[in-house]
Amino acid sequence: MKQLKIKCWIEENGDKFYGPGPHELLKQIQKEGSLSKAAEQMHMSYKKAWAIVQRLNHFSEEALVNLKKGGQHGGGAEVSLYASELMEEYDNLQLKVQQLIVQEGKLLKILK
Amino acid sequence: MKQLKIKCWIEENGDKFYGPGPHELLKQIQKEGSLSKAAEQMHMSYKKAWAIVQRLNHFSEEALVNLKKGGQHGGGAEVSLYASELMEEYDNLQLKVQQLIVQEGKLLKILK
DNA sequence: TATCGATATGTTTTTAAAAACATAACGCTT
DNA sequence: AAGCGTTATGTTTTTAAAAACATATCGATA
Repeated sequence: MKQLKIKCWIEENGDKFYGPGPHELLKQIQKEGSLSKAAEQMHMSYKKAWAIVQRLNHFSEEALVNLKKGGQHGGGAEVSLYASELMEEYDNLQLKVQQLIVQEGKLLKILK
Repeated sequence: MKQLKIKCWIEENGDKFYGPGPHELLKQIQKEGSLSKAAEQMHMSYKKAWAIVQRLNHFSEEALVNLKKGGQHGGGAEVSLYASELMEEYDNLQLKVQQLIVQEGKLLKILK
């Protein structure tokens, strides 16, 4: 069975900045409060998750994730307010794009 | 400078079937009448282009590309009528999706 | 000051995709 | 029958990404 799929993301000067991967990672960070646990949830190495966070923060005016090391629980990760606004915008965009895809998919001969 | 990007494609039971890559390849085949020349245009190995064509034909009811070996010009590649209809549908879809992206991009805080 | 759990970072190994290289097969034309 | 340009297919090499492994660092708490 054939299915129409779609993906959208934000680039910064040709480099991928924010897309489905980082979006899911931020959601997991919100839920877990820890980068290592978020990475684990996504079956992703901590190193890779850390690199994504670095890129997100580096290409952003404001930090999207605040990482803290040491302390009571060894440290932790927190999604900034700015980041949660971005996440909401991305969710809304996904919704609209998804609606268009469902609608247009019905018109495609190839899908039948 | 940040930019909103989008990509859509057709899957067949979770496997990628038709997207920007195959679409461009078909366009080059139409123009060149040869799979090897089309691959060269796309800076892609002949082998990879050939594999794409195999997959396209295999997952399609009707063949999308007809390959001929030997003969006056050594052989050649031809895009079927069915394939050109698919290409047109994909182009139209791209157009609509692109319009939505331009429109929605204007609303994104993150892009400013 | 010793412990603990998380972040930070470097090195090595594995994996998968792509490229590069080589050669055969085909069939029209001369 | 020989030559030509293209398709067809197998083997080897290169490349890049991801994973795996190892270890250092931090700072509140007990």
